[in-house]
Amino acid sequence: MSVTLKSEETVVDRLVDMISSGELSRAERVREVEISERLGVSRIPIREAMGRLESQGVLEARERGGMNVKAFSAKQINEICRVRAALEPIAMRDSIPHLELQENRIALNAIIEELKWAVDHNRRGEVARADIAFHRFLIDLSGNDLIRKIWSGLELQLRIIFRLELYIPTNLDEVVPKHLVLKDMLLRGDVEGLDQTVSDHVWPEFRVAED
Amino acid sequence: MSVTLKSEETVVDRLVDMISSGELSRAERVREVEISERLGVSRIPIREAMGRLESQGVLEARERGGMNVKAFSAKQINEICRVRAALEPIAMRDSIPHLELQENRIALNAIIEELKWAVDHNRRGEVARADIAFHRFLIDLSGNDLIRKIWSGLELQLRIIFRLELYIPTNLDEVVPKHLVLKDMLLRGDVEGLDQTVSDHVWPEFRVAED
DNA sequence: TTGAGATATTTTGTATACAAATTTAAAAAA
DNA sequence: TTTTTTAAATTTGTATACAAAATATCTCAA
Repeated sequence: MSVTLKSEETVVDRLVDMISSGELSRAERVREVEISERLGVSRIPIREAMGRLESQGVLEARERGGMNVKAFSAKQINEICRVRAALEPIAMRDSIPHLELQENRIALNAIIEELKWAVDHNRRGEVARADIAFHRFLIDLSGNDLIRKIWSGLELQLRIIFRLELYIPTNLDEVVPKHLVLKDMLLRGDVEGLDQTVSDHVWPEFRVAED
Repeated sequence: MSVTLKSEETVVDRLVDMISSGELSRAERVREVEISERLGVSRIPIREAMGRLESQGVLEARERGGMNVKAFSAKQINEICRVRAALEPIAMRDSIPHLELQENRIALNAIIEELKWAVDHNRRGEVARADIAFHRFLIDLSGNDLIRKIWSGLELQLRIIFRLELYIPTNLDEVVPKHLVLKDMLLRGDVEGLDQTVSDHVWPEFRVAED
């Protein structure tokens, strides 16, 4: 089962996979030797990857030594939403000119189709995935490297949050129309509309009870 | 000169010091052994600290191996400003209730006094430091851990940028009044005013020519 | 049976070691 | 002199090793 890896980038990627797939439960400590044996690398590269993931807010340093998959409180999830609501409108605004290329419009439509398919088949996991893909696509398109970087951290956190079933879209039926509205605004270049809508869009997808 | 260190947190801190003080020139490669000898620790903790600082955008991975102190382009500086302009209003809004405690108002005034002193004595480095302290204070006060975390990364980057003399306040005389306006709005709870002003405040402090 | 204390085991954190890769320096050719 | 080739010396990346700390296990008493 252990696949030998080359660069550390890959170790980070594999760890992210293991975390967002739930292969690494957030209940138990992430053991360095275990990962090390599974990936066929010594502990050193594993530790470095874990350190990076900790700075990204995906792993959490334990009180005295060791790491955990991060557990998110309602407060933290709300904070993520607020940051998204503040940053995504900027990225979307910047992505507008790039949507003049037909190639990009096609790609965006393809993602919306995936979203549609997932909703029609009631596949919540796929809905979450396509939802994330939609937003990442526009952020990548924006060309804003800082927002992209911040977002890639948030995306990993969202993957964990979605996985843990805390993601409860108000109504699956609303997901596609909402994204279509965003798409229309983007294609029309309706900046004010975007500012208004993205905040609402990003936000109330979450119903957080605990904490 | 080598001071023995305990935890890695301290290694990160020492590295940050060395970077933001300019002790580590951004021209040359950051040599692991050199740092390791200077701090009296082996290369392993140094590498881990460097990895973390790379995720934070303070160090930069070289093309094939090794690290550099990050060099910021005009585009990147503008991106930092835009993100600040988007996130700080949120944090400031949340900090308002905490400013009802006299203790916090006193602390805020103290920072403004430092700012005033630095301006009066034409100490640009100190102005930058106090300016940063002002913003960090409010962000800390907000209680928003995510914004705090994002900001602590940006702060390190700002320290480097300031250090490299790219920070050219339009006019030193404007710095104190501008912060006083912000303070008044915070104490009055003028949320709309803040949204408007913080963006302008954070932004045009930079005159970026290159790139 | 339950709880405290002591002992054994695991797990982390850091040092040392070594091979692969990269950079620097030197030598040779144009 | 300038460029290209070759060789030496750094420097990184990862493995192994070991001590300190933390966790789990066991023993014995209440």
